[in-house]
Amino acid sequence: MRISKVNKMHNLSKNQQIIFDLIDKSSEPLKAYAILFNVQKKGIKAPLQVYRALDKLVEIGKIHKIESRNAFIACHNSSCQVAKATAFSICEICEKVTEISSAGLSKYLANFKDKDGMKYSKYNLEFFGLCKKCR
Amino acid sequence: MRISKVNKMHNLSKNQQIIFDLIDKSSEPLKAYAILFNVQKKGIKAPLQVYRALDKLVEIGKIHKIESRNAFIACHNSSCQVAKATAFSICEICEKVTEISSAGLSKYLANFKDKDGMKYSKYNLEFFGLCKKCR
DNA sequence: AATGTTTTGTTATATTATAACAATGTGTAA
DNA sequence: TTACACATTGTTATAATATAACAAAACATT
Ligand SMILES: [Zn+2]
Ligand SMILES: [Zn+2]
Ligand SMILES: [Zn+2]
Ligand SMILES: [Zn+2]
Repeated sequence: MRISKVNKMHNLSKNQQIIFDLIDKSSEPLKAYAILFNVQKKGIKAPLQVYRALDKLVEIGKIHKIESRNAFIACHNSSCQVAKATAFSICEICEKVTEISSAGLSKYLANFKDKDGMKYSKYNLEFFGLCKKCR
Repeated sequence: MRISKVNKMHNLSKNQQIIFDLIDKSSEPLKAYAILFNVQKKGIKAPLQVYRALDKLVEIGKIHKIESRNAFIACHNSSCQVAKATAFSICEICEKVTEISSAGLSKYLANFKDKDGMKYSKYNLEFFGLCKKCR
């Protein structure tokens, strides 16, 4: 059991690192083919290479998919085990997306029970409205 | 001058009615091209005809889009003005989807404020887990 | 009947995502 | 070290999802 194992969850492969860096630097969610276009100069030529990296990055929680937009954003809740419990606000005018980090909200949702008493530890919540600037 | 006037908000056009009926009868969310296949015998031949009807049905709240699945389900909260505030549970094994109707949840989310004090009247929440049968 | 609006029909195309297969690299343990 | 299991890469092709653009018909209101 060595460092590699400990940090396995943050040990990115070459393509994963390239694509994560791009998403992480971006001020807005990026779509797969926009990513592809941007990383072609780095030798990533095919959609599948992008999608594979995206899948992995989502799986390990480094990025999230904004489902309503088919776009990807870097996780900014580095503390949380949040590949599985995400919440975002989305501006319907400028499309600005912000990851919501609210202990109250995540607690409420993690404890929410449906009619059958079922609890769900995994969820995705997307709020829509107008951001400060667009209001 | 017929039924049309009274039920304006639920007065569907021919294609809208055909497609709504299909979705409403279905026990599972339907994808656009599955819908297309099913209504070709009724004269709806092109994807755009399906997507236009779907857009309208979503807009008026008769159906909802399950964003993580690119599929459509009939609204079963006939009481609520809920085109804009939806919550679902999704079984990750059998893909059963159920619309959640919880006064507590919708109240909590409608009143939720982000860090900037911003409230959002529109949201979509998707819970993931295993349904009763699959547990 | 005149009008503006919504809905429809149609062809073409754009966007998003996966299948299938071969090759290479990486971590682990005998 | 060597061998094995496994993850990652490269590549071509194709599937699945969604919209653009334009013309015609249906519908609602006056
Ligand atoms: Zn996050
Ligand atoms: Zn905005
Ligand atoms: Zn509903
Ligand atoms: Zn199930």
